[in-house]
Amino acid sequence: MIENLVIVESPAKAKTIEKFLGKDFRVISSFGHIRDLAKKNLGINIGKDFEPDYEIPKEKVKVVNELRKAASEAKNIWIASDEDREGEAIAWHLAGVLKLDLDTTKRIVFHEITKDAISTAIENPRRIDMNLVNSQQARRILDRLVGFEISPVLWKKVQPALSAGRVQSVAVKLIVEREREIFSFKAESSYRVTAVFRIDTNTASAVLRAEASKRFPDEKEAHKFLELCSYAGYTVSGITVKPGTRSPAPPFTTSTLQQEAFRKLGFSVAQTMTVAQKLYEAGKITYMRTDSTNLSKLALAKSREVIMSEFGEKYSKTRQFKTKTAGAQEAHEAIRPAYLDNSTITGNQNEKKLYDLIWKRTIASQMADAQVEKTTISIDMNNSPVIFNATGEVIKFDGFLKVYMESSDQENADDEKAVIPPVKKGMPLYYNSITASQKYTSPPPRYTEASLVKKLEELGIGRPSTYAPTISTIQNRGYVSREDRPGEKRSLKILSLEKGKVTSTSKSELAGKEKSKLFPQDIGMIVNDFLMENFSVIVDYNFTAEVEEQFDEIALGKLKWTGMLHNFYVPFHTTVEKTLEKKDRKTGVRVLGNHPETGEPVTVRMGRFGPVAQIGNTDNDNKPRFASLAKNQLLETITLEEALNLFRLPRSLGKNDSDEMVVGIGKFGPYIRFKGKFFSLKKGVDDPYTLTMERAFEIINEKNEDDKKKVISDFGDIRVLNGRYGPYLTKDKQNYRLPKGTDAEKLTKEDCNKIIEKNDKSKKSS
DNA sequence: CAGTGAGCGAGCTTCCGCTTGACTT
Repeated sequence: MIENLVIVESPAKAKTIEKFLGKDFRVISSFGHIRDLAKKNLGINIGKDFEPDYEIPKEKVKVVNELRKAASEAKNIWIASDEDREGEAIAWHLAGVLKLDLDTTKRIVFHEITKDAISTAIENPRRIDMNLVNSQQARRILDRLVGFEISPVLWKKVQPALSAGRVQSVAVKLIVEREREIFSFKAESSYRVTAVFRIDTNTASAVLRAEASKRFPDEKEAHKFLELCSYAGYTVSGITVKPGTRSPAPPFTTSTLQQEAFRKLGFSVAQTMTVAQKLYEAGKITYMRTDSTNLSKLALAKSREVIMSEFGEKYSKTRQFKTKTAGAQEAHEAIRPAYLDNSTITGNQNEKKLYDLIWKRTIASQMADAQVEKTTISIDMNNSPVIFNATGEVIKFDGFLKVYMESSDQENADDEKAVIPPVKKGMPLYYNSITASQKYTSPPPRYTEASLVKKLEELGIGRPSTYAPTISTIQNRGYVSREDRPGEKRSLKILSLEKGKVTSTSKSELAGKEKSKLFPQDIGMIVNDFLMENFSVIVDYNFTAEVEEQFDEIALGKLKWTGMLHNFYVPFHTTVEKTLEKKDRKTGVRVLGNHPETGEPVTVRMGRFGPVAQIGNTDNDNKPRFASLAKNQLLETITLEEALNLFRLPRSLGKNDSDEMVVGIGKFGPYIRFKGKFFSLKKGVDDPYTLTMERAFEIINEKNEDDKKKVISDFGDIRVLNGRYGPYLTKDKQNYRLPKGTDAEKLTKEDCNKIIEKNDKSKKSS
């Protein structure tokens, strides 16, 4: 018999807490939720006032059995799930599954894992809060209703295996709408004039960089202005010096960690969470799924200590940040190092990098503001009302900047930090050069995984534990795709004035170059439009906020949860029924025009195997012709010309020894087919429309050379190959891993057979 | 791994939010 059993959600937390509690306490974890709505069917009895049908999922049976056993052996049971809506529901499900009395079951919570906090919690148990539990049930059931009633409508009206949900559908909508803003964006250019002045006639003297207060709409105007500049007199007309401060960013939450790890380390959202999980399990950081910027008193004190000894008193400023995020539940601390005096850790490269980021962010948040001095100098022209402005910023005291500076999403922020030379009001200046450069306006930026998480968080949609999975879901469904784009070269005009003469040159820049951005796919746009047409309420950006308000009321006992669900469900279900009655399917069809020779209609739409272009109709005597769209073409934007081009492939390059060589574009990009084998074209080098036979042979030979290097040994039916994860065995299209420490070069055929035999056996037995 | 687009139809797909592993060809 154990005196006391404490149940928490996370096993890592259980381990830590057990240490604080001593031998009278046993601490085990539930690994999150232990019960959920039935997997099959809706799992809700709508006619019986939305009665939920809960079951223990297959993968939870083992944990639940262990919990039951432990509970039967304990005198007192303390349920210490997290202090939020979900945690309260977990507590209630635990009580139900373990057959505990709701009136006597001790519910405790702690906000930080310290001895004090835990002892205080143990001294102040309460009962399970049924209002909070009911608000969770309402949340859970509403999400199930939305997801499981709309998704089948999509299967009927759009395509099988699609999905819709309160969170994912809004995420897709954000990306689709942003893409359309980018389509309709027209870049405009103007001329930005910058000057390099010197402070006296001596050409070697100090320089001052300044920008004209006005931009010029075209080359002609810019040219006219530069001519004016060539014989203008320049005078320093004003100097303002403004002191300012900069403050550190708050400690990390899940969302801000994902953003910064992407900006500074290039991690995907999922990668950040995997690495953070590792750090958490190793006891190196606090919990990584949190919406709170709060630091424990202990962490504040420790940070101060570290800062005092590393940087000195004047760098320290203890701060507690208020969490501003909508709907934050703050069941945990901010993400911070478990031991702040460890500025580095052992681990792999990614773990070290992420830890370093977390350490710096946490420490910086407890450091003094940076003191800056911003100087603005205005320069008058004696023949034009245009003013030049030079700005410079000097850091007077670095404060937190000594450790850490948050990055921004702005990609090409022109921040030329200039040093301002000593100038006085009324002083004449002389130009070295004045340059008018053509600048294009940029469309709004596409979302990255991390900036999408930021946006969702701002809208109060999704939770720290679901950001990464949501981003994965919308990619797995094919709604959006994370891609790079090379961009297109664009020429920029530059006019320069030097020694009284204006010369014109040009340079090129890449417009629309993208790295790791989220692009909507056809099916994502079709589903989005379908939802906008039929379920505008659900995909409204305010939908979550509105239902969250009601969940809050339920939690406060001011609203009945079944009533709330009823009010939502009745009109919602009517919409579902009405939508199902509609006859037409949504295919995203567009008529692009007619074939220039045959006059047949050319259309694009979503077909059985993806987006397809079609020439002609089925009701005609002639069979229609089909061609799949290329990877980066969209139904919404493809032109007639581009569509017609698709029918030029596959094409024959001619025959070689009676074997035909064919070039086409397949699922994995452009390819050459020759003697029944496929060879990929080189990305960005070869074009399938213009490829010659000669070049094709070069590609084929190169591929054959590479394949030779891939083979370590060839025993006929068994081969030892070099793969992505190192050497491996292959036989009959089956691949086998090599045992650790095997020298692949020295394997004999007998060795290989043994490995295969052993592997097959272990597969059968499992 | 690189094509496919006739039509019928059984049986399947799906949500969000808590938690970790198991598994990488």
